[in-house]
Amino acid sequence: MYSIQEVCNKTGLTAHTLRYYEKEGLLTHVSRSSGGFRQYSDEDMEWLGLICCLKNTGMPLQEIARFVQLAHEGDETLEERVKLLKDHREKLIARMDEMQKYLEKITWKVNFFSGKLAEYQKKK
Amino acid sequence: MYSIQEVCNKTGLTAHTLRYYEKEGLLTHVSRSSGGFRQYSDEDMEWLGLICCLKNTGMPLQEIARFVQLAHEGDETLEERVKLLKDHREKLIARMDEMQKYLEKITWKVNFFSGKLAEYQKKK
DNA sequence: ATAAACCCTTGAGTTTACTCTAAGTCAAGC
DNA sequence: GCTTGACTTAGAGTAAACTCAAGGGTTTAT
Repeated sequence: MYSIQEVCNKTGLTAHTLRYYEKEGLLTHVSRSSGGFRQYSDEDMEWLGLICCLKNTGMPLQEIARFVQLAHEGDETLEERVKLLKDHREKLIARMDEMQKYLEKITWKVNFFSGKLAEYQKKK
Repeated sequence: MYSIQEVCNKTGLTAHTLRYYEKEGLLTHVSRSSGGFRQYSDEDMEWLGLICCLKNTGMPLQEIARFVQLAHEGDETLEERVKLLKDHREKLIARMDEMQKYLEKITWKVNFFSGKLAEYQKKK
């Protein structure tokens, strides 16, 4: 079991953000100590890993919350969950392709301006 | 010369967004018709292409505005502009690597849940 | 010349994802 | 037992990037 601060150190999220995610239904049913402090289990950490993965690949928190909710509803939601993940995967691949194109453009620009800079410095 | 609506069609941005970008200093000195309507030149379109490229690869609008401003100041800002673009390029490459890792995780999850789904449907 | 469609500005409102504040509770060391 | 530091809640505040509304001027097609 990990305290909220330990989870912050492991994930890079702040305690505020962790509580916010809980409130938004991203990470549900985190257990509590006798005094009311959050205690994160290894399973919670697994979930957090997936949550960060989805979030950092551009899925809105609402959609992540939806996925989490479906997972709680059991096997009859498997189809919807698979669809949700597949759709996200397709969008991610499209976005990565787009990024690749943009990267090429930026690389071209960097080279172009580097050349201009070299020229400018020679003149001076 | 293109009207604002033509630019919307070409770029996918809304007229609201184009005016907003102008106000924020992303696209400056757009010329006007006698009646005060915006007229976008081919050079403006070039700039818009770069702006979208930088924006869609995660550069904040403020930083793009900074780049545009530097470009207006002439050759003595070439060094800073090159640095700005190079830094952005490095960050983009790092982000793309991260995306690749996340994509693998998501692919794994898709396969895992697809397997579970097939199993569940067979049982039923 | 007039209707319909398009464009203008200013300023307010919205969405997303946090981020912080206040006022209080709990835990660990001396 | 007391202090210090970590944790709690509810609710307010913030930043970025739009997005819209109101009220009015311009263009174009008939």
